[in-house]
Amino acid sequence: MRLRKVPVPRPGTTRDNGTVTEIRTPLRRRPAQRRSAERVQRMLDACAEILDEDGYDGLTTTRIAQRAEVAIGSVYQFFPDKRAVAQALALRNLELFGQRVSRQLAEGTFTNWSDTVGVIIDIYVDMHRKVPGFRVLRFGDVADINLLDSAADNNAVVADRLRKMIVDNFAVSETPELARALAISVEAADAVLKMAFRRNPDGDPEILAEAERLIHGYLAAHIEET
Amino acid sequence: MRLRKVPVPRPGTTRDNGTVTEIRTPLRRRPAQRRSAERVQRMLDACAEILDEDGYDGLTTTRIAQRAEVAIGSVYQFFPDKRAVAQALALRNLELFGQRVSRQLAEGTFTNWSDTVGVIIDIYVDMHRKVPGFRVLRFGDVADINLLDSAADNNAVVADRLRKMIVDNFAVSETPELARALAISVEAADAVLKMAFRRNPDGDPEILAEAERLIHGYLAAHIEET
DNA sequence: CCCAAACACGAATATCTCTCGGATTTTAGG
DNA sequence: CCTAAAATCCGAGAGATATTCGTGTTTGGG
Repeated sequence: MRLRKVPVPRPGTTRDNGTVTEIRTPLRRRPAQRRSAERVQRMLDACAEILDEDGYDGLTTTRIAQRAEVAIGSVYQFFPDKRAVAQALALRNLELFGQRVSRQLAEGTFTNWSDTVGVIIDIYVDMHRKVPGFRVLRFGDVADINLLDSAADNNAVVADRLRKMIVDNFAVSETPELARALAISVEAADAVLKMAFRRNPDGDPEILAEAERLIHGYLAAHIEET
Repeated sequence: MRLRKVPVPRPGTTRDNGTVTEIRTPLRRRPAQRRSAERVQRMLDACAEILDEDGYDGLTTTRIAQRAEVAIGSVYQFFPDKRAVAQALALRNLELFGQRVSRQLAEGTFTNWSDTVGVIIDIYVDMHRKVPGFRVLRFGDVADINLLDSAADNNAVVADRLRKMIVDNFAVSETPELARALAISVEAADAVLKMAFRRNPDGDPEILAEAERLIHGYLAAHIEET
């Protein structure tokens, strides 16, 4: 791969006063016709399957194209490079995660924020087990160090969304400290849960339990009910 | 890269009853002559420099060879593939980390384990700032998802060493729970510290402080003085 | 129905990684 | 000091991929 191209502003990228509001789009070009939109999804599906089958090692652009029944040129029609495909998949997963969490918080009858920790972790665990490509990519996880930066961003997005949801649903004061505590929690939880799944394909139960305890304990000292 | 080769047992690899005692060697062949040993170090130095300059994107085998003033063939004389070079560098850093921590624990006059948390984090932070390649690779960190597995292993090694040191130096009961708690702590701390450095080249002070609080609080509930 | 924009395609090109067999240098023995 | 074996070196080039680009199609608004 040649050295990074000039950072052309990508479509959809938006950011204001330090708070991430929009998820960055790793697409070179947003599909305008339904046909191509479906194709892009097929490519992501193919990417996820390959990732689950052979890991990042086995992921090649040719293979993605073949499995998606698309010409290699079509892949590059929408994605600037290979990493972008993986990243887009991570983003799709992130979107899904956000929706599930948001739904739970909406319909769930929680009396206080602390009950949500376990629920959110459960969703993450469930996705880890069932969503193709999730175990490998998580939210733009690691994969290729290229993805590192965006992994960070993605986690920031997760933290930010959670913050909004918590503030909306509970009587918690919205301070900078809250934002920071949540960002740290997401980062730490992601790492520990990751470990749980490394040790056991289904997620080592004891580590899963510890992850919740770790976050719960930490947040208890940082979130003040008003 | 072709699919992974047959896992020939590497020199130096040792493992007993689940406890990691020896660090795995990513070398294809251990240098026997001083001349080549120095060359291998040069390659690692080159790798670290390139990593710091251009990130993993800019790391190519050719470049490593050029900067180390070595023929490309010589690189492959000792390393099975590119990832192994990065991994070896991570290992060298890990070794350095272990030595520093061990020295501190030895000469330091700590009355209880909890004082060590900050010290260990300080060492990590210091290395992050000064050791070439550390900020990118940490202990075999991410880099390439290929390194992922070993990154996990490396963190396990860190956890294991810390456990021994703590048990040796303090009146703490050596239980499986201790081992698990430490493994989790290392994983979580690594992730949060990583984040601190992503946000600020020198490590965001507030996040650094939070990292210590997170780990300290967690361990306090898990380590019982006897 | 028409055409410009959006797509699809895949051979060709650009880059990398990693191999291999011959040339050199170092080490061990006498 | 001399020699053979072992350890290293070398770097052109084979093998794989990633990515580009010009040409031929398809779609959707007017």
